[in-house]
Amino acid sequence: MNKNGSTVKVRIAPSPTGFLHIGTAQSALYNWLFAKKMGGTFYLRIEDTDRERSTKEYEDSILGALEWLDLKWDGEVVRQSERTQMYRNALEQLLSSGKAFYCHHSQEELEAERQRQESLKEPPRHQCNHKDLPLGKEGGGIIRLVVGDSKQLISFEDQIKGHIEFKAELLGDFSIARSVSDPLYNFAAVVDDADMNITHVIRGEDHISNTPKQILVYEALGKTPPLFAHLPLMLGPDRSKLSKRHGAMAVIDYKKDYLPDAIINFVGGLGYTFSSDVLSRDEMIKEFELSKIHKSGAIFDTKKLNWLNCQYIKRLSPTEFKEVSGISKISDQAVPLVTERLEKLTDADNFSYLWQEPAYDKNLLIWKTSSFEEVKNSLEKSLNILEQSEMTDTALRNKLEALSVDIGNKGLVFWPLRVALSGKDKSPDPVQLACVMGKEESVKRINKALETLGQ
RNA sequence: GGCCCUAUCGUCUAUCGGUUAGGACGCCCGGUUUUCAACCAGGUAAGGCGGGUUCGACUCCCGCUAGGGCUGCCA
Repeated sequence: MNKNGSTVKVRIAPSPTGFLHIGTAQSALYNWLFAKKMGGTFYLRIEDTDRERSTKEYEDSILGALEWLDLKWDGEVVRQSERTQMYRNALEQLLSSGKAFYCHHSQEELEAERQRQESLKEPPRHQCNHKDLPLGKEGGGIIRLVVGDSKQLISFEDQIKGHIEFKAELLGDFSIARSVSDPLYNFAAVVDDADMNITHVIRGEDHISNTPKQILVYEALGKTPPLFAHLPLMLGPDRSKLSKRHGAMAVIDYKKDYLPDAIINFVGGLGYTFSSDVLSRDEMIKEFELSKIHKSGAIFDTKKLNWLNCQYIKRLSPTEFKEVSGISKISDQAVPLVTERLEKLTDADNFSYLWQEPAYDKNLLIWKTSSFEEVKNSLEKSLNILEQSEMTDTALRNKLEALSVDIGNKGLVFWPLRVALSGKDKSPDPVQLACVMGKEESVKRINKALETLGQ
């Protein structure tokens, strides 16, 4: 219960005309955080009134993405396509009370009106002049709300942006439905929010200009509008609204490389200043306050996302890592060696030498200006140490360090050894590598290197 | 064109009238390493412009400028 005595009810209302957008995910997160914080309810409503563009596949994908992010909604999924009777009733109510009417202007007439207004520097809108015509059922006109030249000032206290107001006359008699059985967004959303007793509409600021229209619909319906909170938009590097041309914007596109907690932490922190850069969902809930959401948009910074992803990858247990990366052949002990240097999950492929024998150019075994003989000699001695040593980090390290002193060149000992074990010029410490791979595998790889060198 | 929103380092931000304008990411430079990563130390860099208000403005007010959003029988 909030201070007004009513339970907070929020919702996200994605349209299944595409995959879940990262911006919608942020919006979902803030709604979810607010619901959790207030002990309220977080609903998911699928806005599929546009039958042309909505698909079941997109809907499934959106649900899947939300599940992946672990933003669990309460109750059943609400689908607008299943609520046409509700809209029809509301529409007929408005029509019979004269608050809405059928408009018979043609698309061409509308277009001409708009162009005239633009050339006159007037606000583009449709003020219908034949509302009184007999309601043309067979005429097939669309349904509009009666606004006319109302001098009403529509205002609301945005929970993030503060006071916002619009002049009603600038809106014109805006459309609310194609027919009684075919409602449009600004109408369907209001009917649903009213019916679902939504208390706070938290959504992107691209909806600010829809808000006065929706308030008018609430009034026509005799309902009280909820509180509105408009989130700043996530921006691309060029500061324009984040879109496909900026790269992967569908949440599922991140699945292969990023951890859901990293995404959540990142988008959460992009519009809100929490006490720490890295924090859990529970900590976010604890700190969250709607009014503290930022007012201006932030650029989606992949560098910071990557950094956060590192933070979370490092904390993965071997079991979690194997599950999330799909790499099952790696040994538990080897996992930290990988997670410590991973920015993206798919980069784990670069560490395949940890679970399968690597191939490499034999010249890679050569340390700086050393000769083949020197390298061969060094590797033979290392092999000998390895065969006899107990496989612990300190034991092995001490013996190899001693060998370095003996040879008088640390690089000559450690470099060829690393290449023999990893096949790479950049890798974790060869001592760690050997311990993690075990004696048998290490010996096998060094012998292989020696063999290669001999050819 | 009309309506609306926004404005501190390259990026994300702190500051709620008096600060050497703080932190994080990035970047640079050391330390540690045989290499890489991680880690530690240091460094780089900011208040769009013009008016007010005030003893004093990044902070409050106004204007401008800039950027963004909307302007559908999409959502």
